Amino acid sequence: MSDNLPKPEKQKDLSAAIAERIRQDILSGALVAGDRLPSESELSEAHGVSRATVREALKRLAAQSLIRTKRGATGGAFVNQQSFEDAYAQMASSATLLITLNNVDITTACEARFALERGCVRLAAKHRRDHHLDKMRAEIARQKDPELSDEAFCASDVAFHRALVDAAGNPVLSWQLAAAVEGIEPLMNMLTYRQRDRDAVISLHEAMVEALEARVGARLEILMDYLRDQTLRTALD
Amino acid sequence: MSDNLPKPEKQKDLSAAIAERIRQDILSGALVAGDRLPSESELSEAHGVSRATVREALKRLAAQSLIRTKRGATGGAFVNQQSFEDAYAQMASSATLLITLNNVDITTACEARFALERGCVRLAAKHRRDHHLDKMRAEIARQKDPELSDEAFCASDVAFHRALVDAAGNPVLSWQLAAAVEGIEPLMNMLTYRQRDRDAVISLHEAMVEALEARVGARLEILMDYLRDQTLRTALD
DNA sequence: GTGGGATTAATTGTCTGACATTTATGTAGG
DNA sequence: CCTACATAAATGTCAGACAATTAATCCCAC
Repeated sequence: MSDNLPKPEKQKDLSAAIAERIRQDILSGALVAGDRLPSESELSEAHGVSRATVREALKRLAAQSLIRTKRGATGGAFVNQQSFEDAYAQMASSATLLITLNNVDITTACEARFALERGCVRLAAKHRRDHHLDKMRAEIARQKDPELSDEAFCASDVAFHRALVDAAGNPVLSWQLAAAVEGIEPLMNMLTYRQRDRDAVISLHEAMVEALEARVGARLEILMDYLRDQTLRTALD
Repeated sequence: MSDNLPKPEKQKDLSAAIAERIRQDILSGALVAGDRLPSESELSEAHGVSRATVREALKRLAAQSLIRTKRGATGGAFVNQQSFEDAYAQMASSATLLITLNNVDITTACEARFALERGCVRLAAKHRRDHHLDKMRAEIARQKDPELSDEAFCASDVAFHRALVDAAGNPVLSWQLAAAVEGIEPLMNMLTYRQRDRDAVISLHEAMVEALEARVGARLEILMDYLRDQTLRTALD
């Protein structure tokens, strides 16, 4: 970050260079969501390269969901409205890759997850609505089924916490947290819960819903810490 | 995660489909970092498509920094070790796009940033080392220069908080937070600080370093809340 | 035998031109 | 008015060629 080279954009492939130019046009606002790029033929002429090279550049941008393409008479490449869903999917994918490919240990991952989530609970206590409580209670009910597989239990846990984060009413926060939690899910799926562990988690979930209903953020923070410790104990058995 | 469609991979372009197949091979562990993919000719034959189509698929993967390519006799496409730097760059880019292209207001962005950061300060208090304090003090010294432009002040502020997050000693956390903060930076750069605002921020920074040195996480949380309120006041003047 | 330069082979990067497919639009006929 | 067909524009795919890069190999002079 500190060594921000001013002009290091040589040595690159043409397709990468062209992709970068278009990318800058989008970032700078010269191209805005919905705009149609020139056709591949026009782009190839404008940049002095073949159509194949232009196509490779466009595929790079498409892979980052910066553009989408449509065939047919009114088709072409269009600048994408970077939806929260797109960004979420990308971040979650990024997080999953990073964690699985770098053998991040579950202690580190859990610590990060609970630390991030902890930061949201005061906002959640302030802005929560009844449907958030309903969702969380529904997940708790599901978690009480002793027949539930570890994986399903974990999925329900994720849904529970997602609702908690959504209660903060801040889309940027929901998006960041959801991506982080989903990235960690593969690791969490490797946990095996004894029934005693599950009971402890469920009790904490119930206490959290109560605290959320009463809008007591400080209590939620304490409960989050308990939950983190409980999860780490489960992981280290 | 719940609606994991089993076979929705029709209707797509060949290049996208092939990219997805290779991507799954990487995610599943069939291909690990450092492995060399078959040559473009071999891939085109194996998948029954032309080399141009294979190349478009590879460019998609390269755009996600899942692979890198090298020319020459021992060249080819190699599975990337997904470094924290790569993941960080991607997440930061994602965050920037999301925030700028969706006109997220600065209140929402600030709220999210400080909420996330707040979750880290207890860990930071626990794991901080002297060089973190040194870095933060150095940034404070820079911030005291009244000649500093608003943009430079903001950059120093980012560096200060980055050091704070790094002090938590958790790479996953550092990576998530740094990306979030950098994504918000374009918005923060639009703030104009009066000298009074700057003095207030600097005082809080100094108090934070003291609290961090004394390892008092609770005090750090309170200071973060003050800092958030101060920043929001600056934004809404 | 050894060092160094030329050769060679493998691979990605780029270009060209063609054809297939998709999709909106215009047009003629009922 | 509505349908069916032709048309045009754009992306998607293909085949083949050549350029550029790089490591390994060969060969020859010393």
